Amino acid sequence: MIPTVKKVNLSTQLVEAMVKLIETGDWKIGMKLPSEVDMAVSFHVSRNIMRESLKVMEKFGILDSQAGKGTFVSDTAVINIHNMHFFESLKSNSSIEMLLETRLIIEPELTYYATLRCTDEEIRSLRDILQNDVKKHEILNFFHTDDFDFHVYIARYSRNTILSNLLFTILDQLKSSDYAKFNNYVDVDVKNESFVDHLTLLEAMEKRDPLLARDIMYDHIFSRITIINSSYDTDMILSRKRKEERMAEEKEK
Amino acid sequence: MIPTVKKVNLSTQLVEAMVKLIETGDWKIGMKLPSEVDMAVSFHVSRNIMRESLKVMEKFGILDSQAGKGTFVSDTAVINIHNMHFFESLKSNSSIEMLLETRLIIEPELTYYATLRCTDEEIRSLRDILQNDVKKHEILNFFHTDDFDFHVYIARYSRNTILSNLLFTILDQLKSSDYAKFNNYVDVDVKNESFVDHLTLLEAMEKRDPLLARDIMYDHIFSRITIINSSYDTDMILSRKRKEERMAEEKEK
DNA sequence: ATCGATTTGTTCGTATGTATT
DNA sequence: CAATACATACGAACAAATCGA
Repeated sequence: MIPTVKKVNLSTQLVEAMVKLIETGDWKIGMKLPSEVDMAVSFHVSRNIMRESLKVMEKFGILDSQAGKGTFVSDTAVINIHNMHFFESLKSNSSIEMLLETRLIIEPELTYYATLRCTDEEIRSLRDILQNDVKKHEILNFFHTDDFDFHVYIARYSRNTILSNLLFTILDQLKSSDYAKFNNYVDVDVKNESFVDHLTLLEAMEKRDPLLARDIMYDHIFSRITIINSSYDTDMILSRKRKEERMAEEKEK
Repeated sequence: MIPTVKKVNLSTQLVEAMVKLIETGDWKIGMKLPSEVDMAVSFHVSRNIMRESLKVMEKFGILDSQAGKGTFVSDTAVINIHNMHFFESLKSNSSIEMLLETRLIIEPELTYYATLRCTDEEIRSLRDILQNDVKKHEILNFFHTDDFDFHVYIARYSRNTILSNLLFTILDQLKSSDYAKFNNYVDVDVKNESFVDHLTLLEAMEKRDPLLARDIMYDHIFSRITIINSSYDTDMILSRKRKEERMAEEKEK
């Protein structure tokens, strides 16, 4: 195989240099930068290259250019630099295990809030989605990754846009990963199990029982993880034990 | 006040147009695009403008340009378009309530995993941070938002880079929001409370008790939320009740 | 209110390096 | 090796927006 070391453009080098200038405090929030031509001279590049990197910085919300006035360091520059780093870490270099673990962390809680906050109308829409999935399942061999709509909508109904958007990108990454291919080979029984989970989850939401809904979601995702990685549960034993205790308690009542 | 409607650049219009082309499927994954000159002609812009938008698309991992070969639609184009949308939603338009709620969802779980996975060395480093904070607290009037380091490191020790990076940007947004200013006016007793929380949390981690550590972190963040928004707990009553039940149980043993 | 200086927005022409055939 | 196609990079120029005298 050829190594093909990606040659870095001048503009990307410039972006990194400018980010560093802001991080070190040389360029302060709200500060007016020199004109494009002056900066091009001091960075030893042409004005076009300078502009290319400025446009990238602008798109990330780090700089702000206004015709006739000049270029300024955005008020949210530092925040958006961190957002940019976060974006880089999101850029498709997460393992499937980590993606699933992230789902395990956020989805049960999102389900909890969705059960508390969603309207009756929204619950009905979830039932529609589910019935549609069942139909598809009967006709053709349905993929696990195709029932993601159900999860996406629950997350959205939580009203927490940060995490529901995060979940959206995570499910998207799972869809185009080996995870999706893997799911084509799983047993029919396992697939049916998934549908049952969704149904009982919806029923818990209809009863407006947020804790129950959350736990069903937890088990639902957890079982998916153990299918992929059976050794994962070593970390989770305590958590599951705790849940079982709670279930036993409730039965006593 | 002046409305100052931000005039959209040609390059940003181009970016949006190209994103749409990929979303509609007109530009497919891996596809080779026409040359820069040809595209510039068909989009009715100059080459430099074309290049500016291509550079942005490249930075977001949607397109991939290689000298001599051409420009291609990245394999991860669709994923990164969703990442880009997520990025836009992160760009400092989240309410303080939502930021804190997100902390409440992810931090307890991250603490749980950190307690399971971090090394003894890392726990010692947490104690160092804490002792440093205590010293600062004694000398000068210490801000709540200055003890974020403790939270950041715990999140990092969870080994879940997706959520620890997310927390990093969230804390950063809180730091530069009204939340930080608000914290300057809180009572000294409340600030001391925060330190005690951190100490008991660290002790739980040293005992390698993930569930306890998680619950302490939950209460710690929850109390911060109620200071800001005392009506928030209406949603949370169930969750807290459940926790109290568990605590009562353990005392019986 | 006009003019002029400054700065970004946009275009064109040209040269160079790189990869494919 | 030569020819071709392409991205990379530079320089000069004009248009449009902004601000101050």
